[in-house]
Amino acid sequence: MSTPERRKPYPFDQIEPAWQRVWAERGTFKVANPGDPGFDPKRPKYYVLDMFPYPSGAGLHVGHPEGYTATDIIGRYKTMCGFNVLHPMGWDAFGLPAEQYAIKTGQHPALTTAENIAHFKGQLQRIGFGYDWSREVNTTDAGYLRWTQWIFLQLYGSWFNPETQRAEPIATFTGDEPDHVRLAYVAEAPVNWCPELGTVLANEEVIDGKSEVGGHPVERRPMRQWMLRITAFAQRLIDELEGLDWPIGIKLLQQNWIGRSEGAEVRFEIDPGRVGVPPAGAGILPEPSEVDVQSLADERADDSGRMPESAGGTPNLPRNIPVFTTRPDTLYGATYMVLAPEHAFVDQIVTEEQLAAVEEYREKTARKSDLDRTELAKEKSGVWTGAFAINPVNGERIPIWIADYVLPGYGTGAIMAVPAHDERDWEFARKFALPIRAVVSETATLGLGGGSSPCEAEPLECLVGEGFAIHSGPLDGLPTRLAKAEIISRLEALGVGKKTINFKLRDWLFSRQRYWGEPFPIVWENGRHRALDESELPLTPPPLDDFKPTGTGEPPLAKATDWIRYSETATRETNTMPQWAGSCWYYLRYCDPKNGERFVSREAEQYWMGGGKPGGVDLYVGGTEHAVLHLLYARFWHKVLHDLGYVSTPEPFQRLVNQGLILGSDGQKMSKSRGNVVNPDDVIVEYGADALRCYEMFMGPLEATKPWSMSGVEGVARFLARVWRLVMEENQLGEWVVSPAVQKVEPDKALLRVIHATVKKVGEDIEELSFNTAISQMMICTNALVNLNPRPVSAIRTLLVVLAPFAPHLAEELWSRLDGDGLIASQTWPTYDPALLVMDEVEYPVQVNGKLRDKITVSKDAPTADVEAAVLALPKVIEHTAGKTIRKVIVVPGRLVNIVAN
RNA sequence: GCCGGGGUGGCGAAAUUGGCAGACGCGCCAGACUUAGGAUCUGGUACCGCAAGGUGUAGGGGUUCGAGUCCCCUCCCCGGCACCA
Repeated sequence: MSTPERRKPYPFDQIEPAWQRVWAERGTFKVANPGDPGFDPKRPKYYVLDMFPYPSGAGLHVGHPEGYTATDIIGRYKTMCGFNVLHPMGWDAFGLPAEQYAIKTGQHPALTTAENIAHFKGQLQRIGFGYDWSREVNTTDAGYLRWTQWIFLQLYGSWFNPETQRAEPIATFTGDEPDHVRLAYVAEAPVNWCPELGTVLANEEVIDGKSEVGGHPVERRPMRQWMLRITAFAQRLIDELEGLDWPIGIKLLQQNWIGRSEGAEVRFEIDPGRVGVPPAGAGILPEPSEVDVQSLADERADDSGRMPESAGGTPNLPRNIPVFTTRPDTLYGATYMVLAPEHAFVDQIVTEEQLAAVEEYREKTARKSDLDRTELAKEKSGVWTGAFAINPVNGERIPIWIADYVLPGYGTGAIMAVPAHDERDWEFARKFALPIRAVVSETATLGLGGGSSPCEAEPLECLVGEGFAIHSGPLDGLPTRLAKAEIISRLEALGVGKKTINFKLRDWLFSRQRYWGEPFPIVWENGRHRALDESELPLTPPPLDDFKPTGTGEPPLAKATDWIRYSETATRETNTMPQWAGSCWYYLRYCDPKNGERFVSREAEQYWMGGGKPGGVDLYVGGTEHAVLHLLYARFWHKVLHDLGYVSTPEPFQRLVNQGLILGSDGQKMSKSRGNVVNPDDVIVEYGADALRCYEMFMGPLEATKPWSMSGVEGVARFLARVWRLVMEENQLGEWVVSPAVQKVEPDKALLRVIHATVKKVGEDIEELSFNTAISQMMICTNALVNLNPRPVSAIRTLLVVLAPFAPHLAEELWSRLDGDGLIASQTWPTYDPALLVMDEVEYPVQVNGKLRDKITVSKDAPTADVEAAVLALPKVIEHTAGKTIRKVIVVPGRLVNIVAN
């Protein structure tokens, strides 16, 4: 490192803390709510939000200030433009790391959390962010978690009405088991259990079979868990993305995660004979009109299609197995069927001869983690159950297999296999020598279909795409799209199938077996759950000395025996909520953070979230890592609150911007092990907060991934020092005084043009979040001023005002040294005069056949004909057109001249 | 494999959306001031060439008076998803 006593190019170490104190003392960034004193209803609102941090022990890294500086610039700029700006900050403070740390050190997580928050807050304040700290929220505060629990009660107390496609109070449900439709419900389901963390995790928190936090292995285990019915909103979560101003990539990520696919559910009867010849009479699919309607109605009544919830088998053989397919048009090409090994019917259909093999295969599958199961994807495996199913359209008997390439959790957990038109089925069929029958042709082949026998030679390759149906009875000749519609209507008429939409999205596993989270406001009595009354909130976690996971899946709260006991006959739920709970609604709490009566007052919500054109948060900046986690969960909660009438808009975040990752100077991801981590505190000590802010914005486009460069920081620091010396100089005593070159003189035309161009460009660039180009324009402007003597003070003041959102401390200091009125943070954003930007003379590049040959300067309103004549008289032009005929002269006014000659 | 984003000097990047490629900054070179410079200031800096000139935005083709920008093909890098029937 350099010598510690290296002279500072300007005294940022003194002025920065001083101005931070002034802003805090004067409440510069406090913003009033409607109805509060000082609220100005004439101003429009602007809500600019950061993803609040998890206050980890490691403190801030340089990635945090990237997004935070961007929003700070926007916030300060919008304030100067006359908006009421809501720009808050808070702490996502529940979570695993604090608890893991607590277990290691024995220190209570509440303590470490408080320390970490103090550390984080100090760091953020030293960067000079203009947050309204009076609105600070902390998800672990009783006054906050109370409302998290209250929102949970709203979920518990409502259901999704498929008629209205909205969440409604459970009272509007007319069925007899409300517990089956609540948006928060309990289910015994196979879940992601992480032994190392001692908790279950949501699908979204498991990456490649490992926990997102810590990378520990995760296994499947059936457990009783709280779930949130996010799947009910799957369609709306897709549809309502449309109006959002979000990066296309994030929208697609969410769409793919929700994973809508259209297709059909088809029921295959199980051949009761199991082994033997196909039942007589089963044959070609009858026309719908020929069908005995009554017998079909009976069939339809037996809609026990889905996998039964209980694994306990019934002695009776199930009559049929429903499968989901996106290609019902290939039904005639189904040559076998596959069930997930976990499928509940397996026990009942397996034949004695195959029992041993099936058992062995199922055990092998159960031992595999999710990771193994996908890693071994290349090699297909499976076992025949010995049973057959009947293809409902042609009566054909097809063998029923089990294989782990069919997932228990998607669709019905069973598929019809069409090896000719599905790659996975193709591989499987090849491996086990199962028949392959083409029923789709790439080309429309007249006459190949009809009643022709399907016993053609097996196709040589798998055709996955669309085409025209062949060997498919009544579908023959139809293009895939029509064939799908046709077969679905026939299946529906027959009562053996129906159009279905499936989603990959699973319900949200919402309980954790951890201590450091919101307890559920639920008690259990006689084996049934019920909600606490609102008046019993907040329900804070019990004080515990030993909050280690039990390792058995029993939550640590179970150790708080007194706390658990709710009454003689009732006990408290001991699970806690996941970290996402608090972050699902914090943006609403900021609107009215101290409210003890309501999670947010109606007026505050309507002003900050409802006002403006589309409403909601006007700008949300954060990393891309929350694409399918926080951003999906929060949308879901918001929609429920909207349906129940608590919030104004269906969507919480109107505009979303992802800041890019900052890499180490070696171009690698920053990490302790690589030793390339940059600590913002060090940068502030060496170069100042303004330099840190400006450098992070100058590095490149906000959304791009970009490497850190210390000499880049130095360059930006030099720029700020040049601005400083524009105004200040050192006297004999080594004191900084206002330079005598700064005078009340009128700027000349050239300077005026630069100043106005800077006001224009910086304003426009801020609106577009193009901060790097805004800064380079301010550098150009500074360079234009630096050699002037005298330097017009009006020009300097204007530069300082546009610089203020970027380098607020420096701008405040110089503003006050120049006797500016009030704080620069409260100035009005300057306007520019477009007339001043117009040059009197224009320099045209002159091209011959598209190649630059010369330049010519003409008056800005010279007629095209004059320009043309002047250009043709240029010696270089004459030279390059010698011996050629001039075909055309293109004059683009204000742009260039191109001569076409050959 | 599929989806998305990207490939421009030694480096980070600009480019008014089809109009002078490389603004601004870093680095480097030269000079000034200096006992000194890791401070400051001035000038230079895409590549080849002494020059005239030529060549250049991953590679190839196309549209156009004109392409980094639009169209087609290929390659490479980053991110996400990944047996979802």
